[in-house]
Parts: sequence; structure tokens; C-alpha cells
Amino acid sequence: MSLPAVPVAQTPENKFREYLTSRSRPQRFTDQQRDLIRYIFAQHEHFDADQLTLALQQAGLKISRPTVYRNLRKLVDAGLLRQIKIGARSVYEHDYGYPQHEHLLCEKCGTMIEFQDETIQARLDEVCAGHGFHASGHTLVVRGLCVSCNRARNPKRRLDLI
Amino acid sequence: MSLPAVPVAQTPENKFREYLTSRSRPQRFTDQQRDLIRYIFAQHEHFDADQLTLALQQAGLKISRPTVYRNLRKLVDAGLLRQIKIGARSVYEHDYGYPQHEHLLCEKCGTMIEFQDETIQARLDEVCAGHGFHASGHTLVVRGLCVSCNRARNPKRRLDLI
DNA sequence: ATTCTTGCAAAGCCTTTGCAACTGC
DNA sequence: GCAGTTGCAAAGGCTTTGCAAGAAT
Repeated sequence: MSLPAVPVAQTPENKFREYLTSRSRPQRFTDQQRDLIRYIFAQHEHFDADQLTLALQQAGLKISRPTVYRNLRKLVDAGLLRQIKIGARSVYEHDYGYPQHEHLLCEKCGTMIEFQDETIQARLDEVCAGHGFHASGHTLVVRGLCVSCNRARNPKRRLDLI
Repeated sequence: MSLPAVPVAQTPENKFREYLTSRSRPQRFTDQQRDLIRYIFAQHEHFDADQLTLALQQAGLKISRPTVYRNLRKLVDAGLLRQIKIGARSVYEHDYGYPQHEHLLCEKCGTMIEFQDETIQARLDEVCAGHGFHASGHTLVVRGLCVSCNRARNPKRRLDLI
């Protein structure tokens, strides 16, 4: 991740606890959830549920796959994470403390380049307003080839030089 | 679908046949593929693989699910269809003869509103150029509530009028 | 004490694949 | 006739769920 962080008032952990207790039917805060949040917000890359489960278990923490899935959903719901669907699986990224942004996904090497753009943001707001649509968020993924893969693929286009 | 069609030179069927024969290892054009393409381009809604399979079979056509999947992939590859990942499954929409556009997805009723926007398109081109990124396409889905669902959810906000 | 959460194993859902039969070119 | 396609059934990958045991308030 490469974009400037957004200043936030609480720790992700506290924001999550607040979310849990503010439910109509209050939910509980468990050790697994604490470990999960601390681990997630201690690093800044995109990750998927399985990677995360494995990483936590290898770090010696006691947590199962279903629990990871169940809590990732809560974290998304709580506004702490954003979920991006890539092919069959989902990858997650920080939402809380990290600005809304768009993605360039290299289909060859899998690199995800992030960028922010006010123009796009502003246009989306206008369009939604025009449709009376109440947006809760968006996902923009541009597929293609990054600089290096693009070069690798067309090595100076030698054949064209004949 | 509601956007103006783009004039095209060939029928989807012919464009697909061209794609098939232009491969390094030419591919064949089967009855199933013909039925598939004709059915798909005779209607204009988003659809998923299973809906399509069922619809074709109920129309009395002989085609199996694996064949539908296999050919949807070819159609995407051939530039006839665009694939949009929504949750666990993929939905497809016309690419050939239909302009690039963005989506507003109502999370309550599932309605998909389409819109075109040159500003966004232009900005994406600029951003990609700036990153040396060679884009092959993009998917933009704005999640939220459409006008009617929004109204249904907040019935004039009566509580605020006290 | 009650109610929510966890972990396990199993199931679900959508999609892909191995393989024999079949068909377009 | 050869090489690509189909259909079936089965497997795959990711995610969800039923249920009994365990933990938070």
C-alpha cells in the first residue's frame, strides 16, 4: 500500500468493539477477534481469508478458518475492511484509516496498483445524485498489464524492426 | 439494458466465427455455440451461466452446463461478452455492440443501473498512461440503494419531523 | 446463567476437468 | 480421419453452516 493514511480517532480494535456493542443485539469481543484485528492492522497489504488464517496459525495464534471468515464479514460490516472480489475469491484491504481508492490489477503478475482520484470520486457522486442512488461504496478494478509485464511481453517488438 | 447500442459491422455470430478461425490453432463452430450466441444476443439483460443453461434447455435446445461455461469464456475472450463478478458468481453482459459503461447495483432489490461517463473513462485513460499500465478493460460497480429501495427504507423519515 | 462464539466436519455454490463418445472441417 | 467439442459425472476452490463444546458478559 502506498497512499497516505487518513488520521483516525480510535484504534481499529476500539472501533470494532464499539460496532459490536452498538448492535441491537450486542455481540461479544473474543480473543480470536483481538488477534485477528491486531494482525490485520499491523500490516498493510491486501490479503485473502486463507492467507490470513495460515499466517495467524503460523504465528502461533489459535484461530480457525470458519472464524476468520465469520469475522472478516463483521469487519467489513463494521467499516474496518473493504472487500474486493477478484475471480473466485475475495481479497481484503483496510478501510478504516485508509482512503477510498481505485485499483489497477496486472493480470500477469497479480500486482495491485492503487490510486486515488478526485475526479472519478466527484463524478460518481454526481451520477449517484442524478439517479437518486444512495451509494455505500464502490469497487473499481482496471485489468491489464503493468509496466514491467508489458515490457516483458513485447521485448522491443523486435519483429517489427525488420 | 438501456444505453444506446453501438453500430457494428457484423453479426455477433460472424464475429465469433472470425475469432475462432483466426486462432493459431483454429477452433470449430458448433450447433451449441450457434444456439448460445443467438439466444444471448436476442435478449439484453445481464445473465449468469446457470440461468442461461436453464433457459436454453427449457427452450428445447440441446446444451449442457459445462458447454455453456466453456463457451462463455470463449465469448468473453472474443470480445463479445463482458464478465462482471458479483459475489460468488459471474454475470455477463453484451460487449460487442454495446458501449463500455459503469454499474450502480442496488444491494436490496438487485437492480443494476447502467450509465456511461466520459469523464471517468478519460480519467482512467490518463491514470493508466501515467502508470505505464496497459488496460484491457475495467469493472466499476457502485453498491448502494436505488431510489425506490431508499424510499422504502426511510419512509419520509417521519421521525425527523417531530 | 444466558447467549454468543468457536472449531470441526460436512455441505454448498459456482465453476472446471477427465474421459469416452461425438462432430465439424 | 484428425483435431476440437460435447456431456456426464466427478472433482475443485472458496465460503458457509449445523452442532456440540467453550467463553464472554
